[in-house]
Amino acid sequence: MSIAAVERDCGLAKDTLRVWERRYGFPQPLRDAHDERRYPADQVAKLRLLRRLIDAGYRPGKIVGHSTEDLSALLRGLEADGSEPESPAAREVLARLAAHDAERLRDFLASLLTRMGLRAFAAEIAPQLAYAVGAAWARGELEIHQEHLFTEHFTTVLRGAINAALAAGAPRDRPRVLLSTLPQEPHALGLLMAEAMFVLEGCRCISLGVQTPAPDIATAARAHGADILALSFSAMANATQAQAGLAELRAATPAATEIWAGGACPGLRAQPGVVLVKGLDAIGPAVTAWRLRAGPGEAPR
Amino acid sequence: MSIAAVERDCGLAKDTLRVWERRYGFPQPLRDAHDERRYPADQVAKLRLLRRLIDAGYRPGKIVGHSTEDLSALLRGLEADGSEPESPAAREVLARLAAHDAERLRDFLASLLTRMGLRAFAAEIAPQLAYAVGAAWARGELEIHQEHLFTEHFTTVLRGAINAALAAGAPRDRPRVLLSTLPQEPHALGLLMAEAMFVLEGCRCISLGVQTPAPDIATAARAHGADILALSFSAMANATQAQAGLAELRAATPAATEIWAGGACPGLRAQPGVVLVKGLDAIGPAVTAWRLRAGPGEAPR
DNA sequence: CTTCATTCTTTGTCCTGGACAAATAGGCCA
DNA sequence: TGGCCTATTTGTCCAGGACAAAGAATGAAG
Repeated sequence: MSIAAVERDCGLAKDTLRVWERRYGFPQPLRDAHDERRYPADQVAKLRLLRRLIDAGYRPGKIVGHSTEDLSALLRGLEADGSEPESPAAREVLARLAAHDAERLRDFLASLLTRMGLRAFAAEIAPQLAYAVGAAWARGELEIHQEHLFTEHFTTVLRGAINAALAAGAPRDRPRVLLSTLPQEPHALGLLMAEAMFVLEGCRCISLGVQTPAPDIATAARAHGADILALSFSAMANATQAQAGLAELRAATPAATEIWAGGACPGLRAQPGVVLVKGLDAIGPAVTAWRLRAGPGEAPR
Repeated sequence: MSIAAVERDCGLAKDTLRVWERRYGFPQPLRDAHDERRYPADQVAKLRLLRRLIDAGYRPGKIVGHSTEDLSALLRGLEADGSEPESPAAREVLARLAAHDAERLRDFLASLLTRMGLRAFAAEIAPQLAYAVGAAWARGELEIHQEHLFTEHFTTVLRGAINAALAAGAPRDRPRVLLSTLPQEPHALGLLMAEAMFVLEGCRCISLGVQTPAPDIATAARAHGADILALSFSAMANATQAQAGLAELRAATPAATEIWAGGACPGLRAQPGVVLVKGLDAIGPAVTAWRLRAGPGEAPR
């Protein structure tokens, strides 16, 4: 595997890979006929583990010497740690994925939605499922394509429900919520769950999808007269980059537009002019509070 | 703008930016207090144009010396060239986007779908719209966030229609079609249009979404017992990389599984064991032919 | 004992300038 | 026109040095 392939696969920059080799003696790729680095599969696997552990807060120098097994155990412990035991629904989903049973997976998700209603599904079940699938992938129990399949069906079901909710009752005019993620964040599930919650509160939602550059989000906010910018950060996001992106966005957007940040990203913090919305359940009260601030029938801007 | 930011924004690697500076004398970034490159906005704009022209087949050495205006004109000419004039539907969509009128955009797409039916919408209107929006963006008439908005609503409408079609009539058991794109291809629209066509033919579709690595697609094909792998390549894709990815996929997949490639990618060619499906209209006949080959009621494997 | 400010260490990214293979263009022959 | 060969262009890789920003450790003050 070439250095460029490893960069794509593990999300570690070429420069980083070279400097680790120099400093820590790992990785130690072979060289091909042209003296270029060739990374064996086992070293790539260890690099993937390292990447995940570093994202979880470990420091490279402390863990790079450990064996792949040790790192794997460490990660497993970490995953097992903060998490409640998997819910029956999550177990069911994982079983369907393991059986490659696409249709029954979809049916199961749809039946969950019908039984519980959109609010409970989006706020409680959906994060559980997303977390459980992510964790199973990290444990090596699922292949990437199984995660893709889950994402696809989950998106379809949730988006369908959002549309149905929209069709059922026209939203109020305010607040206008613009939803997106910054370029570093390709995961759409969190954004979709947030959109569901906003729609349930009767907000007027405009979603730009994932990975919109900060200046473009700012431009869009002005163009649509957005009251709130909602940004989603998944558990995989880098907190430092997230803060930097939020600061850039804050600087580029009129002060009257609020910026709300949320998601499973561990180190995500509030900062001046950026509200941290902790969990999907907090969206409802936050919208209510916004409406009170805005006053009866009148927007604050 | 730092070199890393330009890399993200223009899709030109840091190494490439440095080597252009050395060879062609462009770009010629300023240096900050720490002797690091700072790219002014006008140079970044020119780099963006260069990138698009190179993707269209021009060579860096030939065009790097031209002024931003010249390049812009060149690109405009290029876009205007191959294209029929925009259809009324496309003009309507662009007008809605220009007005930032998200809701009427959505309503318009939905009404188009209702009026024309899924088949005509997916096979004829959808590619026109996608092309027109991409071209308008290239001409600088749309911001990125407007393209995002279009993609979001278009996806929603088309996916909703696919679901409705699925609910209306259960698919036949064969062929089983696995849809995805390779990691270099982040565009989902083409994939979705193809899925619509396959569903209309009564195929059993399993979509993995975009950017699945070739080995994982192969694994998924085995797991789901896929008869056909359908890969989509947008106009932005690099033909050489696409061919390499298809070859890798072909090598990793049993010969009984057919690989079908399609999309707007200019240099896309058939290769041994890979069928080129030219245009969405060709999907229907291709499926019919597959069923004839498979024999009445019996799969060929 | 906690909280905040300071110093020390770790770590990722940037730099230069050289090298080379893969991709492409141009010339030639059938 | 189409296929082969050679020349040029062009992107990516390499080494090894530098440095600032993030994080840990230390110390001072409430």
